[in-house]
Amino acid sequence: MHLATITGCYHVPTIYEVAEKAGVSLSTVSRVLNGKASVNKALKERVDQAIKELNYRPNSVARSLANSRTDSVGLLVPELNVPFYGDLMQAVESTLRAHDKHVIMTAGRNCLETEKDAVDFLISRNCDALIMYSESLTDDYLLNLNQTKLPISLVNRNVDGLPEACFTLDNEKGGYLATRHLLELGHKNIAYISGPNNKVDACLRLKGHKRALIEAGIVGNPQLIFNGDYSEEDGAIGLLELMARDLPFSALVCANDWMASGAISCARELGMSLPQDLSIVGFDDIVFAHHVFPRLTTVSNPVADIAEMSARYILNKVYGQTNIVQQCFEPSLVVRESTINF
Amino acid sequence: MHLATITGCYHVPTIYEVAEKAGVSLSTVSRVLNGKASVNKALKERVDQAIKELNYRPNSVARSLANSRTDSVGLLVPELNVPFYGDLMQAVESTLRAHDKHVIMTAGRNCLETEKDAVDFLISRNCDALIMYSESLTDDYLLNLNQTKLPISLVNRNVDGLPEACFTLDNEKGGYLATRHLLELGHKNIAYISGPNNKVDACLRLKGHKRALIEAGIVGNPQLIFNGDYSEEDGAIGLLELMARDLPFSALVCANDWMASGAISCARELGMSLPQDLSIVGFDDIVFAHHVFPRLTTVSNPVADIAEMSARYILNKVYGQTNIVQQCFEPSLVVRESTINF
DNA sequence: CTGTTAGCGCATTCAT
DNA sequence: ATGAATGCGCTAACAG
Repeated sequence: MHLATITGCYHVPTIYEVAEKAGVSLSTVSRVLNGKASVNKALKERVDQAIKELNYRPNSVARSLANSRTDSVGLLVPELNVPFYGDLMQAVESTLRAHDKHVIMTAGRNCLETEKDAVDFLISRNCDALIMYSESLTDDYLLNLNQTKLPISLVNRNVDGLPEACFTLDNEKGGYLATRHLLELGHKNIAYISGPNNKVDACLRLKGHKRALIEAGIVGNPQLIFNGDYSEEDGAIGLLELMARDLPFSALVCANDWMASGAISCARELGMSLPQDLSIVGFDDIVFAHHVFPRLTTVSNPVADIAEMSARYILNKVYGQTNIVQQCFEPSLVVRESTINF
Repeated sequence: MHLATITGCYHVPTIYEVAEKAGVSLSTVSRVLNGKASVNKALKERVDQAIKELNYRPNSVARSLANSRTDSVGLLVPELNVPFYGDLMQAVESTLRAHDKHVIMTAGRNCLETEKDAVDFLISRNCDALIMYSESLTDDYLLNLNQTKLPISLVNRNVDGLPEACFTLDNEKGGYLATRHLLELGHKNIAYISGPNNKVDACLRLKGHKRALIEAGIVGNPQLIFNGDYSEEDGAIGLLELMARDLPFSALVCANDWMASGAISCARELGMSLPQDLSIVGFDDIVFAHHVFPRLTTVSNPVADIAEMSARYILNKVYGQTNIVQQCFEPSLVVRESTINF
């Protein structure tokens, strides 16, 4: 006799006990549980009854061992406590849990070693797939990972060789929209605080900015561009530096909202009144953009939609679903009070 | 022969293959892996060598099935994309992962059914323990849960009958500190926007406020108290309502930073200049408190520390560690620019 | 200190 | 359509 049937008091029932109580074999129980094969209606009812009476719940660990699937997907994000990634986590978690998958979240901290550790950890947990918002892993690393047959999905990143696994925002268009908005308001001299130029999204945003200028027949001045690191501090530092260069500018595009926030604080400390003295546009439309004063005009980044799509891709790829997927998402301009006519 | 030893190409090695390659039994391999029992040094070296050559990684699912431990702990928070809970998640994740446990995070959405679903889900995943920041589950429910022998740990909640599982902030003291600060600045008429009075933390914060008033010999006027729901909107609504009551007040305590932010926006729209016309104190010191203008004086809530401690408690309780634990944490006043002398 | 053996709970052949 | 038997990869007695 199977040991599970003779254990005591606070016992968690197993499929054996259900089978015994229903007077069928455990294969039959397994069949009604998984609903794949067909089962005689009368037997099925007896099984369902037994399941209910015993309050039986399948053991997910045993199930995983038997079919080598954990129904879990690993998620790597830069930080667990940054709202932007929070939206991403929220979207992935709810999408996957709706299909009874759980997600294991880890933080990469914008550090190569930490990201690798996180990935190793997720692999050691036998995740069925990985969804990654990676800042440091190289394309080669990701390609290798993909060749281990562990399905991966990339958010905010395009890797050659992984065309269907990448889900991104059209960052170039975003940069374009930001600058074109200012041009339409009559600004001619537009400064730009960029993200780190080793990050593709930052480069694309800048590229879009330049395209808008060219389209307007304006010769971009490299002196009006500052390279920041996406941090709030660099928004302030960037503004100071740009002003020190002594070129006039009436508007400023920041490659993300944090730098825009830093620039705004800095401008206020300098005694400027906003947006009269300087129009400022951000990027990402993080929640917090509502709260800076003046409320920030910015470019929306539908990261939740993008993340949800990456989850749907995994549902297709690993769990046999057939959602339609879209690789690239469009940004849009959100006009608030931080920009004004020149 | 064990099937695992004869499978093909992209095969993941098993403990059997390690044993074979090292010329020992699989028990020996298991022993060196787990490091509990002692193993002959020469054998251990051969095993280590074989592990390296095969690039063997233990299968965590099989391990879990064998020892009925998943090395996972479930985490329930109200929202995955709110910074305050992000700090909590971050603290729990890093504390537990440092000990090779993973955490499965779920959102409760301040909804009883959603919270129950989340808990059921986590249980179905065979978590070794649960850490919960629950807003809706009843004490009885939690008590029952605890009696299933599933260890639980509660953040920001005190349940009678679970003395050692609860990790909280001294909310009463926080409320006291906020109001005493204003009293020390010379304010006599202090309004208060409370959180929902079915939440214990909100009641305690209010209680602390009242104690400070009493201590200062001031008779609190119920008309100066508004009951909000912790949302930003209710901060604005509360301020309007309080002003409509036509009682003078020179200072305002809000039971959290969101309501303080709402009140600030509202005050500005009313044309008040802050903090001259009204001193405002918040509660929690969420990151965002730096960004409201004027920068918010508030009461710090070391939620990351509290969360880390709840994780350490679980490490003790479930995984045999012996961290020292502390149940209750002290808030402290963070003075910025939203308060000024009367 | 080492090897043998028997489960952990379930899915899945394979017969029937 | 159903049941019996086997294996998923590992841990934990147990025996030596």
